[in-house]
Amino acid sequence: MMFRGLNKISVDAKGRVSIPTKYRNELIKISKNELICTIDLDHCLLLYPLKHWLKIEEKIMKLPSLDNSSRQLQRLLVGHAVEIEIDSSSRILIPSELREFSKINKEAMFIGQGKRFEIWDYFAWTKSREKWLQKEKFSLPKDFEMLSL
Amino acid sequence: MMFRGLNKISVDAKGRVSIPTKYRNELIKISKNELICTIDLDHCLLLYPLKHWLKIEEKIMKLPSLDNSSRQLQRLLVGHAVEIEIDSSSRILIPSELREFSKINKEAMFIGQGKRFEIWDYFAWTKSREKWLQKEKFSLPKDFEMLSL
DNA sequence: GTATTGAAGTGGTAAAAAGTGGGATATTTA
DNA sequence: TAAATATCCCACTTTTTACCACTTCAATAC
Repeated sequence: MMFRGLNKISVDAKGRVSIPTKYRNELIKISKNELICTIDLDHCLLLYPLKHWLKIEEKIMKLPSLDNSSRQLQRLLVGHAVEIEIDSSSRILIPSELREFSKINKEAMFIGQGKRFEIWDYFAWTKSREKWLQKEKFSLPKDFEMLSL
Repeated sequence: MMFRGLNKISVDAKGRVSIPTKYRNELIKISKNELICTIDLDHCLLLYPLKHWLKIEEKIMKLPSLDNSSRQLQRLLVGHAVEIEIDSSSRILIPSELREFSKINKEAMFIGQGKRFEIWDYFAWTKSREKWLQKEKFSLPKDFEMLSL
């Protein structure tokens, strides 16, 4: 099962957002309502089913402790990871730390990305998308230059 | 069991910080309330269950004594390690030596990092994080460059 | 076209839990 | 023995969380 597509959603005063209906059942089923929310290097949030997150966490924590970049990645991704769950109104509460980090305030964008979701501040999303579309800036790793879409 | 996530905590006049609730039971259980606190190369503090620390200490002390870096690492990590425990109010007392070293004063950040925790001065943490997020600077070890999240 | 029903979205309140600070007692150190 | 530090315990404040209720929107039937 792969998640895809995007929905504009609103954030209430407590920092709660409701999961778009089309994902609810599937997400609760495959996650058993155990979700992990953490930050991304692009200042958005990532939402994983716990089970899938554990595999990623394991990889990250195996990186060598004396390497600077590794420690940074560990602190950013694992250091910000929080266990959350969907409440009786099908909402999740985004911890204030993560809301602050991602600048998510009133409006957000909820984006399916395969096995995970991304949650962006709505303004940051539109701004970033503009930038990505100036495609001169694309520079993929060598092996993927011939990627056929 | 892996620790993850971050909590802002306050340090009282006596140098005590309370362990965030979500970690308490697990931490006391796996550590039998025998903890080791020491310093990190990035000027934060590390908090280990004694049992796990012993393995690390052993590795460090096996490094060749005639190598400069090894001796330095030994003095820094093992030299600063202090045994501490959680009191009846679920707080730990951070020794003044370590508080001074890490510049921890009134506000601190308590961060889960797998089998250990890191404790940062709050200001130092936010400052460092900013720096890490300028991601052009990321350069992971070759083996991990294609890490897929 | 309108009314009715149900689901989804949104907001608020109150009880419980966690965080924080301070004082009193005990223990160590000089 | 006195001073300094550590430890325990209690109480207050803030935050969190679970639960409830109202509004809005959409679909269907009349």
